[in-house]
Amino acid sequence: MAEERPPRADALRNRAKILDAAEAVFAAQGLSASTEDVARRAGVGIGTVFRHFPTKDALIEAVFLGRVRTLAAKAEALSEAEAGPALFAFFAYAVEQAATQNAYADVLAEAASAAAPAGEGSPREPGASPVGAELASALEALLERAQRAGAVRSDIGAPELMALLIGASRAAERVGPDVRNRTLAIMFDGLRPLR
Amino acid sequence: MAEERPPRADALRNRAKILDAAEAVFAAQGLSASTEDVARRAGVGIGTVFRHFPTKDALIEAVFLGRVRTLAAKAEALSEAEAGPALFAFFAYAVEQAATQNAYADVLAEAASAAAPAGEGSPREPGASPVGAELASALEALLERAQRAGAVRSDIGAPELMALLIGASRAAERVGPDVRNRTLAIMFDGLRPLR
DNA sequence: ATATAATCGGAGTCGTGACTCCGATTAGAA
DNA sequence: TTCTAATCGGAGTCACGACTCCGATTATAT
Repeated sequence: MAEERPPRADALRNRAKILDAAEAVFAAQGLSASTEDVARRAGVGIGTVFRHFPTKDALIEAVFLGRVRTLAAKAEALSEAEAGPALFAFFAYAVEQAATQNAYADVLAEAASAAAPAGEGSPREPGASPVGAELASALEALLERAQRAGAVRSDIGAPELMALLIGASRAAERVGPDVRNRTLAIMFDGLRPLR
Repeated sequence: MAEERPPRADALRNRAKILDAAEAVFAAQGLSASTEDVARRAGVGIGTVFRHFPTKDALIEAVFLGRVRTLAAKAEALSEAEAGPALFAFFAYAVEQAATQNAYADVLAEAASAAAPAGEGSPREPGASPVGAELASALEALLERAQRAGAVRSDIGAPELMALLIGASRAAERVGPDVRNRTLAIMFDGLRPLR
């Protein structure tokens, strides 16, 4: 059918530059940052940005995908460690990210509602957003291991953990590190098995 | 000095209509809803909206003030009940509101950063936003009572509780009632004294 | 009932930001 | 080197939303 041509070298380079720039800009200014800012930061014209990503949403989604992949990789890496600490470390890491980078919490929230198999909320087009699925499954694996090791109470599931994670991330956005850590500690205590 | 005239009756009526409409519209569509939507819903012209509230932000703040007052009143009312349950009930109520009404969580977040005495984040003009202060003090009172009654661990302060509340509210926005309640339960367990 | 000062309404202004279009540029094949 | 198709850049278009302006309307004092 259609012949697939390999993309030109400069096109690939620009795509990468745009993605990096977008990540930086969104982190600094939030998702309402303008596409022009992204283009400027990437050192390309706006036209180029829209050539690579037909829509601002597409660009955002691409950035999100990268972030979630990073998170999932982190979870993967931690799966070698001891079960309980692994989960908590991942949790803390994710929240730390959210505290540092603006709009990172949005990534999580978006990923979550994308991953949710069934929700009463906003309907989702079928086939949209594979973004959250891998993160969800990574989280689920961590949780299960931690529960089997007796480090986390057994009466909760991945959705609750996800909600907690999102909440913590959002809460971390406007709070100092000390309060953030104490808040995390409270959540962790709540997650431990009841005695 | 300047003679103060009592406002006209219709002006007061319109102001109230606008406030009600704004609350409904923001609850339904979030804070990005347009001022025209508010005007239409209130059954007045845009000009009228801007006469009463010189800025969209001013309108938002006015709506927020009402909401926070309601919350504070709820806290007040609960202060008659037993200390521990009172705090938890308030917490659950606030989160419930956030889950139902869009952008209610923003109210809390805004109120919180307004109330925070010192933050490294965005600087605040002095004298701005008395909105959060009363809520903060109400919350603080509830917390202190609950701690004295031994229902809540004593090593946390109002900032942590506030962060938790905001997080829970934000997390509740896109989640079903069952997950929400289980998540709340986890937080409550974390808040109880360590055994 | 009349005067008058305040309020109302909504068409119009202004700024912003997503997205398009096309001539200039350039990577890569021959 | 030369040719060609793909990419680049950014000025221009378009939609939207906050906010202004002023003639029409109306509450209230006399």
